[in-house]
Amino acid sequence: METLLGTTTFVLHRVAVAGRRAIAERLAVRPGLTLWEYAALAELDERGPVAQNVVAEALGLDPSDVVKLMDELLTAQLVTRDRDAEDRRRYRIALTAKGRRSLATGHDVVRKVEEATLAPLSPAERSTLHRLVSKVHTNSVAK
Amino acid sequence: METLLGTTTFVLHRVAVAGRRAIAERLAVRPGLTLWEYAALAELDERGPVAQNVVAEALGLDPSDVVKLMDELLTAQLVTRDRDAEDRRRYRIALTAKGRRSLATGHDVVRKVEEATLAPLSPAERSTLHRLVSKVHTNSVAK
DNA sequence: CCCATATCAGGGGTACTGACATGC
DNA sequence: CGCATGTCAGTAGCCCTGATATGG
Repeated sequence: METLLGTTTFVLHRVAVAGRRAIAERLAVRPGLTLWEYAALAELDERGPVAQNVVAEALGLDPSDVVKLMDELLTAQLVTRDRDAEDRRRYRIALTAKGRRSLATGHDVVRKVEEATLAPLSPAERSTLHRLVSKVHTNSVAK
Repeated sequence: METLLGTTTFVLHRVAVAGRRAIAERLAVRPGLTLWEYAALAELDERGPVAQNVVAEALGLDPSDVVKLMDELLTAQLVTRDRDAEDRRRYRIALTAKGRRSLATGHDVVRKVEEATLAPLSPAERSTLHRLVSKVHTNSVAK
């Protein structure tokens, strides 16, 4: 318990960094997306047209960075950006058809990398890992 | 499996970031260390006097950043730095008594934070989580 | 008028990249 | 000469503060 590899948080961090790098690396070549661009597209696909700050909250990003992120997605024509009629402070960011195609190929890439990194675990162990990590997540992020 | 929260790597990343922040925050106030300073001290304690290169590898840091890290630890008098007699390219970084004291209080802080973040898990679940993550780690880092 | 929210602009501290100097 | 260690400057991406505009 006194060693670094004995602390769960540290090992968790190392694994997360390795996974993040592997995914970002391959996302860059095939759908041509950064990691956060992909994540934002996925989030928009799940939630439908939403405001930028919702995306920021869901992804754990700073709202000010989501501004630049959306600028890039917009110029790449992966999303559309309209003012919300009900609350004109907000945008309504929506996926385009092109955005959905990029997202789909992104999903493929992520699935393969995830499969590769979780290879040493059995299917049962994988779902256990996901369940335990999710448990910690909902408790530590929802504060 | 198509959602972000369904991908283990993403949830892993979120949990790791939350844990890293919580630990870094409290380490800064009590032993007055940054996260990586603490990690480096722990690594030096485990392995004995080693080269900077080894620390970088163990911690997943870039060697160029370990340079600055060691400079800080040195001026804080937490480590000593001597050339390796066998291979004069290398340094031999060793903990001082002061460094060991800082490390000990650091360990206390980390243990408490870890306990808090893993609170939603039972003792059995915690060890399972640690085992599974370690399995992935040894396989993804050892390549 | 006052306060909160959503977006945006800029700067500071951090991590990675590439090049070099040195010793094996 | 090839390789490894340590070093440093430049670059890119993360995080925060303040400023603006709209809403309650």
